[in-house]
Amino acid sequence: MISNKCKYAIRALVHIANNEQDDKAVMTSEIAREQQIPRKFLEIILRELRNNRLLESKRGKDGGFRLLRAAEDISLTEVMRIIDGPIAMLPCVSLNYYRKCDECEEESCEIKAVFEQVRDRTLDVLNSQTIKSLTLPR
Amino acid sequence: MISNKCKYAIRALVHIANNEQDDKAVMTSEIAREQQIPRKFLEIILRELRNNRLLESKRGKDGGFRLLRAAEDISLTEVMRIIDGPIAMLPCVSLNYYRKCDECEEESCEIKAVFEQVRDRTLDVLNSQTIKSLTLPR
DNA sequence: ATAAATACTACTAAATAGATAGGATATGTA
DNA sequence: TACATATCCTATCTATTTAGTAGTATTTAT
Repeated sequence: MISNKCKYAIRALVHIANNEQDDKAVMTSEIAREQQIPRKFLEIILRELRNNRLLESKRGKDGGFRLLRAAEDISLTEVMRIIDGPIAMLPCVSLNYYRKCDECEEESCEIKAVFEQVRDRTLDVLNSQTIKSLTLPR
Repeated sequence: MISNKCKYAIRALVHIANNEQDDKAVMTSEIAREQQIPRKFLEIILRELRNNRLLESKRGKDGGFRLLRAAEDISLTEVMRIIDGPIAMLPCVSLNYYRKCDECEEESCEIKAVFEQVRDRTLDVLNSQTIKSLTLPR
């Protein structure tokens, strides 16, 4: 399962992509209201996305958030890794968060190969999807 | 990520499949020692697998655990669902543990379709793998 | 100056993960 | 029948993660 936080992050990014126009930034309060996300929690999430260079923010009146890159250049994979960490089901097959397993030797691990396959099939789907591909058609 | 508990469960089942011979049951202590799993924790796991009819147990001297079905009839999917619950990444796309999402209407949910695809690609791999396919060749 | 937005720090409650402890119960064998 | 040895069961514990909330500081357009 992905966390609520991660689901919120994806929906927030899609909302921003859907509503960005000209130079106008999208406010936390607007996203919170329309996507039904607790506002203070959303603040934390948006700040995290900004810290990871998916968003830029503007403070003060007329402030808010904008995508720092084109929506088609932000993959679901990237968002999920920022918010939830590894996508793989075992630490020892994670591409971005590799850790050795405690109890098993990797050369002789029976289950490693299966979970490498799961990882690859999962990434096939998630890498092909971007924030753009989740926005409304227009 | 799958839990340690689930990884232990899979390794325990594979160990039993590898070591079952004649009518001899495999003891918790043997599995714990050879697979490096905390014994008392393993007891809980084996009991849970027995309660879900993957194993049968025998108490007292010469007791232990045996597979209740052929190793090729126990899929990884089944084990993972018993120990960790849903395999899907969103409650609303889970086949066996469906729950409605709180904030989104399913008809208009932008992210549902993606995670249905992830679920299906994941199940393609996990359904094809059984305890048998993880045992040593002989 | 002021209103309104984000930034930041700190805290909290509940659930889950990963176990451990100790006694009850069943069973093969001397 | 006693005993050693295995599973069974209930209770408990600690640390981490999840999902937030509260309050204040800072920035900015008007």
